[in-house]
Amino acid sequence: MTKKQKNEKTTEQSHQCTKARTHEGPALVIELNGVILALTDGKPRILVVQHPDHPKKAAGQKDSIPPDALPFGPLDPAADRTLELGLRRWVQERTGMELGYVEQLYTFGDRNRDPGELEGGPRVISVPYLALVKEKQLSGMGTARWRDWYEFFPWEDWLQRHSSVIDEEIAPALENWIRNDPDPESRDRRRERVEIAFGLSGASWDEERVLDRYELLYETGLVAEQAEDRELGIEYERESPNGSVELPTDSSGVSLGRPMALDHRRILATAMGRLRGKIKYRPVVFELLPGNFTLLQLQRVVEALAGVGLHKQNFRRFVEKGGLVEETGQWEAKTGGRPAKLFCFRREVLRERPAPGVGLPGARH
Amino acid sequence: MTKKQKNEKTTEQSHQCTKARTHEGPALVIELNGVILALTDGKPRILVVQHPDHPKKAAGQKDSIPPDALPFGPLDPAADRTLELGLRRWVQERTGMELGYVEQLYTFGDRNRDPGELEGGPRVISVPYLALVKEKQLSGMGTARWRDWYEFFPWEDWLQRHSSVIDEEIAPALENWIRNDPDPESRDRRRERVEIAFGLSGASWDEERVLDRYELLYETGLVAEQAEDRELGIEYERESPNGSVELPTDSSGVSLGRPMALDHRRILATAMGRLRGKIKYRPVVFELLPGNFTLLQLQRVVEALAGVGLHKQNFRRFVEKGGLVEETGQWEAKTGGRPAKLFCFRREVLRERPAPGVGLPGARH
DNA sequence: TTAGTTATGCTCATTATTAGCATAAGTGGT
DNA sequence: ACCACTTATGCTAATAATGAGCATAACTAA
Repeated sequence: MTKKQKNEKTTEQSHQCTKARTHEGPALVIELNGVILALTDGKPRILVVQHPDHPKKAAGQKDSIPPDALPFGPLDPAADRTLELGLRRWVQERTGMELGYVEQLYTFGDRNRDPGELEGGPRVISVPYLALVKEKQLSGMGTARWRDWYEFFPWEDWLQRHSSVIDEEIAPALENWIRNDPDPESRDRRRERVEIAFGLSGASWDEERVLDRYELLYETGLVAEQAEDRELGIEYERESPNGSVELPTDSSGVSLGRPMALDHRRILATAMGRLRGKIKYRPVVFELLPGNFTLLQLQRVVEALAGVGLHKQNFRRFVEKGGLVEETGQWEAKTGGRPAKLFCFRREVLRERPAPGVGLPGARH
Repeated sequence: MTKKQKNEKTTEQSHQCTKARTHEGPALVIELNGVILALTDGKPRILVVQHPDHPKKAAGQKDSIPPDALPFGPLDPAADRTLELGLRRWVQERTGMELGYVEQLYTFGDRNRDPGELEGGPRVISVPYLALVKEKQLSGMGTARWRDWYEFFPWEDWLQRHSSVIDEEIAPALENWIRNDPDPESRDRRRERVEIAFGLSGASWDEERVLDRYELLYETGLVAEQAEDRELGIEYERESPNGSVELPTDSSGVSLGRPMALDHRRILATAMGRLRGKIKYRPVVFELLPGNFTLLQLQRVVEALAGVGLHKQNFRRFVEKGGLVEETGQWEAKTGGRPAKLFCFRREVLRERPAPGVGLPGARH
């Protein structure tokens, strides 16, 4: 199918859509999503809620538990001065949490990303934010709860087991997907994408490519959301931070990781990739830690976020020689072994190193 | 709050809005901006237009030339399947250009960022995209023209002159701004920001901090937009990709760089910073180059984008040993000196290096 | 032929990174 | 007291990456 044909098809559909709109109201709304991350027992957990009107429910499946969703609130165009303040407002209103570090992730605006649009609802543009909060200050409000983010992306965790999911389930299924492409050129492109994303055939594992990996799994029908979207008649070309995405192909029957409502797992993948990139050149980890910490605590946090293990002594050297932390003079005794020095973030580092580790080859100073 | 309630609430508000507004229409629109970048004679140029209804014009100053604006088009919620396709559509319609590489930058949604809102216009959310195009394929359509992006940010160019603007104009004015703060703590914070952003007092110049620098100049009234916003009664807390921004203080009378309409220079700064960061770890430069090029051509492009000079031999080593390019066997004779080998981008590099130069300290392989 | 220009190869000192070894200083159990 | 076990911390040797420069090659224009 050519691009033109595709476009025509879509326009037609949108006409039907408009006619079918049942409710009066705005044609466009902005939804602010929060990927609110905290660390409990050294594990990264995100705040999830149950999406109130997930299609499954509407379809009469009242007994089925609605999937997790990212917390969301509307932008009030009249009241919220900025998007970020809008987010902070409703998070405060509904959870009592005051967000600290907050960062905009992306703007998702694909048509039909919210199935409500199929029933004549407004076009819903989602602007998700990543927020890091200090500890679990949450008192279980409503359906909200914390959940380990690796439940949604088991293949991203290379800390515990060697992530056998990839070898045993993902790799074979993707190999199958590659081979099913009749066109040799397109097949090569598929293979390249798979190898880069999952570090197969000698390519190295890049922990930042969370979104690339999720999207491959979506396209190949390895995550539950894809099957659900197909069931609802949604086949949309998704636009994503890393470039557009093919139309989904056949589902293979496997379903990996805990699904989320709508495209929220895609949003979470964006957040995860962004954070994994950011910890390398901006001192954001400290937002998740208490003011004083041992170097091992710091390392465990980085490892938990990046999903990979680090060499202890080298990590210590990096962080000390890089001037990221400074000693407080205090000691932590309850380590189970030799007591550890307590450190704190060294603010001056911001002045000294523009972006530790990165740089053009041979920039004149 | 359920979604149903949310919808009702939104509808209500949009009702209120409608009452107070002079024109009928939506309470919320999405504007897609394009930072369309090309290289002409090795200089980065962006496509600008003249903003049709800039406030100056409405205020009766008919003789004044409206400032440059980034090209923009609306999102058609009914027709555009994705935001990116919406952008491509209107760029194609109005300039005939087919965009190649396209990347979403940020979503700007501050109230009153478009002065039209003061007159009852809808809240305008801007979603700008960075687009890289191969050459100047443009035939001057309407008011559109290419303009060197350093005209908007003279202080970002460290290639030609040593950027004397900073020493002679910016640094003294910012020093003044620092000293004008009565509160010692807040004064320290101001000083830290200035030193980090402009690499003063021993801090190093980070070419990626384009936005930080522009925002400082906006806050301190060193760019024309600030004075204009004040004139219009706009004093809004701007939300920006690098964190929120203080309210503007007094204007100092200096006006640096060519101004742009609305907050478009802020958008351009975001694009510039993003691109400068990206060239270091993703092979995006090649989008701006012909398929075959000499290494000096490649270097000049990187230098032009980053605004800093690079060591020739080291750059060559970096790019060759890093496997970014490969020889084509052809030669370029018109170099003015010894003929140069022609290279092309080596696609396989994507598989090999996750993100050259970056990494956690001691990740186990 | 000569001066000027660009291309390209190579070296050397410095700094970073990787992967260890080794010791220090706690714990709990016998 | 002694043991096995834990975590913390210091140090080193091999290797790789980076910064700065010298030297030569191959062309053009006067």
